[in-house]
Amino acid sequence: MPNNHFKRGELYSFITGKASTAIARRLQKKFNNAGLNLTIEQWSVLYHLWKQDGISQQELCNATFRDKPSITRLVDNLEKLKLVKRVSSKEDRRMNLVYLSPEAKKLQDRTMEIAEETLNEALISVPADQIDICKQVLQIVYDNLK
Amino acid sequence: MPNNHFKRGELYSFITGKASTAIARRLQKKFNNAGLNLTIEQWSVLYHLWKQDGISQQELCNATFRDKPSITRLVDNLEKLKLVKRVSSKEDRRMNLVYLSPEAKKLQDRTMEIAEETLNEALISVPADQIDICKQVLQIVYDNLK
DNA sequence: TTTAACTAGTTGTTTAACTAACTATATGCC
DNA sequence: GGCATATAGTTAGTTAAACAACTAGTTAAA
Repeated sequence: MPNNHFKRGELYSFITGKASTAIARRLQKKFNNAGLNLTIEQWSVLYHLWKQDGISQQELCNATFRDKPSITRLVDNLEKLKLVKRVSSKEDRRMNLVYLSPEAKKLQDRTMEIAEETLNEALISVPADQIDICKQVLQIVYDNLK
Repeated sequence: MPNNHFKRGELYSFITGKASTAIARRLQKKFNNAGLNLTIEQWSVLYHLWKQDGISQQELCNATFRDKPSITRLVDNLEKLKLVKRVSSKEDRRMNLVYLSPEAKKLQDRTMEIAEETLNEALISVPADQIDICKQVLQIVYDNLK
């Protein structure tokens, strides 16, 4: 039994994620203005390493919802920027464990602050309880499809 | 005065748009399974042409929330697929008006059905009133940042 | 009228997503 | 042990996004 909550005219925004695109663009612009030479995708990898350093590329795939080739290239580029280092695991030599450089650790506070600021700008005039509902709906959508 | 509704652990999903990514991937998979040789980005351009045929590339930029180079390339690829045609405007010779081919018109019903089906799968077990709130929040976010 | 400023679209470059095909290591079964 | 299978990661090719620099046509003002 389909819900059919979406009339045709409303369908587009939801599928193409205009809101999250707008957030990501604003955040990227703020990074650039702050002189941070960092893409949002690179930042999203660092984000998970700040939570737990030294995880494998496969774990980064799961955490960031990206496939293996994407993580390979992102880690390549982060290595070029000297922000992370691959260390092959001694327990399982197939695995690369990805470690933050000291320089990358320094980026955490500043970039998280900018990210929070961006979200606050995005959510101006949205009541807190509606934000909560929105987060819950998006979580269910993700769980339904992942 | 910042809202600070987002704890660090919740911030990531909202910025990277995991839910809309999941929707787009599911829709792309359904297109592929249906034998439709069409990317979601290409479909999103056709989507607006189905609403109004013969609009300019600039109008497609506004409608799809993409920049001009992106639309140039998408229209390039849609032309290669013989789904649209550029016709330079007689009133303003700088403008290309983009027209659907008969073949593209045939795609509308089938792809819109698949898109609606995808959204219904995404929204299983989400109450209608919460979907409405979520749509409103995302619209405000978009308006706040665009 | 011609010059400046603006608008529509294109091209080049870098980064990233997705698929498929690949290498190397690990695991499990006979 | 040896073979099949699974897992971790890489490489190649196509499509797309973001940005800067560009061409060409239009508008407006000196």
